[in-house]
Amino acid sequence: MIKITFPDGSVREYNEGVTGLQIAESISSRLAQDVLACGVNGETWDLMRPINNDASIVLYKWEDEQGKHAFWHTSAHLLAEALQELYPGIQFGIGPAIESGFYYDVDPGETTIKEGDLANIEKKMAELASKKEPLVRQDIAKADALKMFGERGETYKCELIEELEDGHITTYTQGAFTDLCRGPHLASTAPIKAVKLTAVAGAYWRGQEDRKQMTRIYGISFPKKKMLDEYLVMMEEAKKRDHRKIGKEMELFMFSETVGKGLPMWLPKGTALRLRLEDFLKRIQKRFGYQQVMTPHIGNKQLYVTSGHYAKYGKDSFQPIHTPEENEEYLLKPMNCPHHCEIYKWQPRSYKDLPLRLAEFGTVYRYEQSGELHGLTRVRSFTQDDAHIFCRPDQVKDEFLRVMDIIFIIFRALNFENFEAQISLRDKVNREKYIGSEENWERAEQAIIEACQEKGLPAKIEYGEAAFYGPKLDFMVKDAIGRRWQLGTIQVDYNLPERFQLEYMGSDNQKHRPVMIHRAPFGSMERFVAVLIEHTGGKFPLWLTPDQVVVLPISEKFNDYANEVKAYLDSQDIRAIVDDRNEKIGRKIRDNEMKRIPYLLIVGEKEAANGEVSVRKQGEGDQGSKKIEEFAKILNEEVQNMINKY
RNA sequence: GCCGAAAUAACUCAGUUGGUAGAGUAGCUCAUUCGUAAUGAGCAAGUCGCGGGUUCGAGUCCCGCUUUCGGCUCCA
Repeated sequence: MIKITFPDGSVREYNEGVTGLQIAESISSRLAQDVLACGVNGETWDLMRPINNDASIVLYKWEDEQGKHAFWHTSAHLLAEALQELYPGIQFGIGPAIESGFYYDVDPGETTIKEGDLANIEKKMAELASKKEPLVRQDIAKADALKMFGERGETYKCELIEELEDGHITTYTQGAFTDLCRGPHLASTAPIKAVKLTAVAGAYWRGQEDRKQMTRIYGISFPKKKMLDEYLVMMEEAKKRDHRKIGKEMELFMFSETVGKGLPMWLPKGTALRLRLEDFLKRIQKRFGYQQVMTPHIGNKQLYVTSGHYAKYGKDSFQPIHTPEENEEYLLKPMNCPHHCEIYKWQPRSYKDLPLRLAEFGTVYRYEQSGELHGLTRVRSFTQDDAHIFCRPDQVKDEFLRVMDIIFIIFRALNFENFEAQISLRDKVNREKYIGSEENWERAEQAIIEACQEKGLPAKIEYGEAAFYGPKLDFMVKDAIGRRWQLGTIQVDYNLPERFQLEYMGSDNQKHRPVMIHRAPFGSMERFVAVLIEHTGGKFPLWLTPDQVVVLPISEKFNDYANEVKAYLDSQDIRAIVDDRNEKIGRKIRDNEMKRIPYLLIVGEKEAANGEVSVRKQGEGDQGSKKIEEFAKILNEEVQNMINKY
């Protein structure tokens, strides 16, 4: 008998060789049906793998990440099995589960697999899944594995096997398909009830550009048909919220082939929205002791040689601009920090001057590979809501707390209720590559961890993710339909102060080196607006939205009164437009609801006579009539409450 | 940059085996003057992304380029 410990601490005895599935059965038949994989002493195992020693066990269901992982991993094998039948001679690369679904990299040889073929492959997968084939795990000696896959001509698999340690190699077989795999997997393909292959794309073998490009087939699968349907609805919803589509519809920004790819241009409504965001942040930053600065869009090449960026990124950047006579070289600025360092050096600094907080909405230019460009989220010119804080090492924690306050204010004002953070620290072992003293690193890393604790911010610590020049804290928000986006960042830097020889005079009358903190709560204006569009579906908060109110005259007879209403709202700093088209009121309501305008004011004979407006709120219908002054007052109070939430 | 797909009116999209470009929406004109999610009629609108080629004839077939999309890779 062996002792099995459950997550709640209870212990039960089982026969040696008991499987996860049998343990689940011993608890309830319902559980046995739902369980997908199990955790044995912290390692995820197949349900059918015998447990021979005392162990702690966790049973994973669909709701658990490990359960989904096994489910999708097995789905990848099912995909491979289908492909093997449909495309004899096809070669397999790797086929893992990913965050949302799975893929398999294959080399179909002479034939190509196109998007149009996916439906057929899905059908084959469903057919194979209905056979409820068990997945059989088998240990295999390295030599045998090489022989077996070699005979099948699986060159990719053989390459993988070569790198594995003998004695730790396993295969999984379902039906006629055997794959090199570490597992874990479902007990059988039976639970896979719904499969959708979502995309086919090229991917380099092992992610290396000089290796062969394989065909990657992406898919997702579910234990219930209904869950797939819900997933597809969600994808539709995501499509509707696509910032590129809404940006066009709402006339926020545009691209021009003639201006150049990846170079967004802000249209009047988008610019107004962005400026409101910038003003909002400027006001908060002023309160937190920041000073705005402005710097040029180019800088002498020497500036970036000093900063070290030229050596590291020079070749992969926009190339230098040459002056015609002196033949000097200038670079479009890829970041604002070197300019700000020069501002710091403009005069001698005392410890009493610190922290010095220099803020700039600085537009930067980075050469992104053309295939990487995407709407406003990946562009070649963008504006960072940048600031650099120059402070003493003992001020790092306090400055982190203050930046976090700013970020929380922004998230609250823009209705990002779910967010989390990631702390990136040094690698635990390998520490040569980091610049800066052990003492300073230790201090800064502790400062970040403590700052998160003090703010009650859930933060995941990642070792080895820090840049060579300092640890950082990144913020991730969850949008209205559950997608995660990386936004603001706070980053400690020991490198630039060193390279630029920044100094301050301490109270001890000695020169010291300040610590530099980079921070951008929005990240970039472009990316932030994109995320905000996808989060709100274009229904921006009232204080931010381009048009707050549209006045709808019942007929052309009331256009004059509608314009009077607009003029009054203008005088109250409310952004209003008039829809004076010769259309019926129902039509005007429909069109303006679809334009996502928060308030529709309907005016006809009754309103004109009484100085009133009939208020209709976007998505909520008729709200009754009010005096125009009263409406303006209520709306402005609503706006004030939104931006003064903190 | 690489693999794959796409580009037709301002927008969304049809366009058969190659035979003189079509719809809906938006726009303009006219009629209607209307009370809470689409009034009707008419008009105008396209170098079919750009450049070559094949052909009697190319939106359609071939080649090159540009941009966009889905991935890969990278991200100070």
